[in-house]
Amino acid sequence: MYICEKDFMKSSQLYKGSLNTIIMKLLEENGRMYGYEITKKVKEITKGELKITEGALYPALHKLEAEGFLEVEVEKVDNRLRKYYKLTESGTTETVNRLSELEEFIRNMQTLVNPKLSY
Amino acid sequence: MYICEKDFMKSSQLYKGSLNTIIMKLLEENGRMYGYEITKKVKEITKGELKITEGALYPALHKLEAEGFLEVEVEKVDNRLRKYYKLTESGTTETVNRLSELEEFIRNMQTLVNPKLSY
DNA sequence: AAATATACATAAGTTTCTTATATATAAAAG
DNA sequence: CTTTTATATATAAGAAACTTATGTATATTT
Repeated sequence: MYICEKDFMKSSQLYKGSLNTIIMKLLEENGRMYGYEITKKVKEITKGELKITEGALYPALHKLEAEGFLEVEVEKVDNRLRKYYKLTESGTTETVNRLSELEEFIRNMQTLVNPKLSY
Repeated sequence: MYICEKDFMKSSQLYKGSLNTIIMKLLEENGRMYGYEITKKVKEITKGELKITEGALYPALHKLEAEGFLEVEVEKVDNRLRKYYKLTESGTTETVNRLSELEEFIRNMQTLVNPKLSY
């Protein structure tokens, strides 16, 4: 007897490259967030359809910080470490750009995939 | 004096993973196409905003063929080689799946990025 | 006492691209 | 007539962005 739940689960995949945009948009909206909070928020908003893995999230946050788009404040809550991230000034500008690129991508994909509607 | 047109060009990027879906959708719609034709079609439909590079396209076609989703017919037109691709039966099924995953991705992204509209 | 939730992190490997290069024929431009 | 552009395919090297697995540590629930 096989128990293999994974076979019945949807991949719930992101298109690669969209993670940064998601992070930046959430920070734009919520002011500041910590990593674990971001994973919970995405899961909540998408009703469990998108799951951000830590292996993707933390390197992405570190890279965005290294690029100067995010700044971090470390706090201790309930004796546990939290790293709160927020957008820098250039991060806010970059967020606007990436969101419009995302919108363009979505428009293009809808034109390709659903030519009848032609948004 | 610098001539550096690339600096003024938009990245015209795809989110990684979307290329296969584009190929499969175009084949679903047009019956059969050859590689070069696909690059031209995408450029035309998106008014030059998306450009499929050969370095991405041909390996993608070969992989889809190896996975059994595409089959190929080689023809010689004007003394030049053409490889026409079309969806197999399992490729047609897979196309339906990938298109619904794309739609789900777009829905999720719109929920995340534009929570006020909540499609 | 063990499992789950919270909170971070990194290393190894895979997939999917970009960029560059290569071959070959036909047509257009200079 | 020679070079560039268009047509048509292909692959190799490297970069980017993930997945999967593992690790640490504390708090809460079972």
